This record gives sequence, C-alpha cells and structure tokens, in this order.
Amino acid sequence: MKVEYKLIKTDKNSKARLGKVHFGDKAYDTPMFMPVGTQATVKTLSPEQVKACHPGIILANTYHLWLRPTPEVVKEAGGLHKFMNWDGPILTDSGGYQVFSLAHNKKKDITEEGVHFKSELDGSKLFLTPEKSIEIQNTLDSDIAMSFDECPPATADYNYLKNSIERTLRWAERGKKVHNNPNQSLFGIVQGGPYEDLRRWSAEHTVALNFDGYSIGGVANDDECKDDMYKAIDFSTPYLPEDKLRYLMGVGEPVDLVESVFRGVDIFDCVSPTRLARHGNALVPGLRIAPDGTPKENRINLKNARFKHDFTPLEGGCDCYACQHYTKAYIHHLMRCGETFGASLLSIHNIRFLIRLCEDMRQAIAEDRFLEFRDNFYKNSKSPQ
RNA sequence: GCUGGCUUCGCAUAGUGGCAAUUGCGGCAGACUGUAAAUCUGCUCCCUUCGGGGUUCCUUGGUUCGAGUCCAAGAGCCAGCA
Repeated sequence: MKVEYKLIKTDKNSKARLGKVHFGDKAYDTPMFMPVGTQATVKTLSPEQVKACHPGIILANTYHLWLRPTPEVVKEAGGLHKFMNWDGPILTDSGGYQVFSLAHNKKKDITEEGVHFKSELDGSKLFLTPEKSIEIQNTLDSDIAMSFDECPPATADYNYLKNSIERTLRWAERGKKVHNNPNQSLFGIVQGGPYEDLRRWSAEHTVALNFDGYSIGGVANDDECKDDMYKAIDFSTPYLPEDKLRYLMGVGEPVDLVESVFRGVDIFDCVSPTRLARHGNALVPGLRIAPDGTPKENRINLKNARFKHDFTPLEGGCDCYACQHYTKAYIHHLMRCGETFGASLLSIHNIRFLIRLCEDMRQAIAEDRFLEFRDNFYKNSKSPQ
C-alpha cells in the first residue's frame, strides 16, 4: 500500500501541520518521531519494547542490510517485516547518509554513476548506485524507500552543493525509473545546504518528479549549526506540496523537532535517543545552553556518581516503562556494570520522550496554540536535574 | 632453618642508570542529530597565577654527576628443600 498523507489542519499562527499518514487501513498521527533500527533492530530493544513507546514508522538501513544479512536473506525470510517481527510501517534509508559518513570521510569516489565504498566488515570494495539502492529496497520490501542521494558535509561550499544537488536529482530520477515494488512508496530528497536558491531548485525539480513524499536532507551533519538547519527547512518547505509527507532526515534534538514542526515538517528520525541511551544519558525536560550559546537538548548522564543514591525516576511524570518501574540509582548501577538492560531502559525513556514531545505538539496544533507551546518550550528551560 | 624469586602512583602491570615513571582495569567528567558508535575523548601523587613547582617506585644505608633500575642489610609475601 502506498503511503497517503492527509493534512488535518495547519496551526493558525505558524506553519505547523497536524496530519495523518495512512498505510492501507493503518493510520498514524503526525508530527511523528521515528526510532532508528539501522540493522533491522532498534538497538537493545525488542519490538514489543519499541511498540510500548507508541511509535508509528521505524527506520532500517539499506546499506547495512545490503552487506549483512543481504537482501536475499531478508527476502527468503518473507520481507523485512517478517524478518524483524515488526508489523508497523518501516522506512528504509537509501544509503545516502553513508555517502556522507563513510565515503566523504574516507575520500572515496563519488561519481556520476554511483559511490564507491570500502566495506567496514571485510574491507571489500563496494559500489552503490541509485538503481542498486532502490533495487535493494524493493527486495527488502519496506513501506517507504528513500531515493539515493548525496548527503554532503556541512563544510561543502556553494559550487560543490550546486553540482551535488544536480547529481542527486539525476540519481532520484534514475532510482524512480527502476522502482518496481507496488506496495512501497518512494520519497525524493531535497538538498542544497543553507542556500535559498539551491534548496528551491532542488525542491522544485524533485517535486516535478512526483514522489510519494519528500524529505529534507543534509541538515544533521557533523558541525552543522542550527541556523543553517533552520534555513534549509525554511528554504525547502514552501516548495513542497501540501498533500505529501515532509520528512526531515536525521533530526534530532527536542528543540530541533519543535523548530522544524514550526516550519512545517511532519516526521523525523534520529539515532540520538538510542545512542545517548547506550552512552548512559537520559533526555529530560528543558534546554541546556551550549558554550557557544546554542540551545541544546537537556539530559542527565546516569553514569555520574551523583545518581548513586537517587531513588527517583528519570523524569517525574513520564509514562514510559523505565520511569514507571525503575529509579536513577538502579539505572546508574546497571550502566556502571555495563548491563545492557540499563541501555534498554534509557532507550525506552528517550524514545518515549521524543514521541511524547510529538504528542504534545500535535495537541498544541489541534488547539491552534503552537506558538504558545514553542514559547513555553523555551521558557520552561530548567537547569539540569 | 636453608635456597631461590618477588615488592612500582586504588588494583594489576611495563620499566636498557637520565623518569613524575608504561599499559589495562577502576575512578572523575565530557562528546554524540538519515548508527564504522553498548563508542570516542580528556583527567586520574600533591600544589599551581597552567609557565611551572614539590614530593615519589617496601625500609635503611651505599656506589654514581645522576638510582624504580646497581650493591648491602632489614621487613613482608611466594615457591622448593628441611
């Protein structure tokens, strides 16, 4: 079933959108945060634990599943849903982010035809093309496939980006031509860094190819600053159709979710809640101001000695499984011991934290008070607990 | 009782005579945005205005310009023989 987006309403005083995504008879509310399960698993969590966080769509990654276990094995299993025991919608990233994280960093070739990688598993040479990426995603049988794009580093200059978006558009077209899974939607990706004309060009040309949804990419790379991220969104959303889903790739921090929804974005994904969790951190309400003045996500590090005797939940009032049943002292103990259950509990809390934020934003849009919600989000910045 | 070995900064270890001294663990913090990430980084004798300063390698004495390193004695631990 192709994905269908229904715009329910736009906030009276901002571009924030309340909507529903339909996959056949299943429907999910937007704005929505999508947990990431790169290797066909949300790290440290069972599908039941993920489900208890009330997500909609979850992610998996084409590049990783291509190398291991291979698309053939997934197909043999009966598709990605059966393979990983996930009956909700799955979106597969195309491998475009790996062009940034693996190819750019290692100075591998990015050519018109495709991208050369060196396998991190065995060092073998790999070549991923737009056609190959779509073919793999067709075989994986995810619900939403992403076009294979170049995700350029934040340091890329105007001329580089100009060439890059033109090539990414050609890649999108090539991918669309070979896409042949009738049950799978295909999204196009807008790139162009923080430049208005590039974003506009990329958005208009990508939309002209008529994809099932659109995403804004290249906004969550290395030392990308928030201003550039917000510019990229501001310069992209005006050219995206109202009746299609808008996906901001790789974001992120609670403050970024609020700012992106404010600018008309519907869905997000980010590894941060699960990675922070494995590294011992829990998201908590409020903001923390970075040394350079940037507002960042507020969090506590459960490995810190100060939590040894703290028998309160991670976040008072949170309805997640971790907060309902366990204390900071216990999670501190688990993290100190390297017990995976600690990472699981923190992952559950962090994912639920972002999903709750989306629930709150939906409520605010429904009541036409998103601006007020956003103001309060900044005002209620507590210092770390 | 005899013979041999050992003793280093919380623990365990590396240390050719130039050493505030290796590495791991532990400890204290930090980073993390479409996952090369249950990872990575910094600090971990004392003081410091971050330039540096002060005390260290079981104890005592010695050789030496210089000793964690060599010599002697003592203490403790381990092994073998009595």
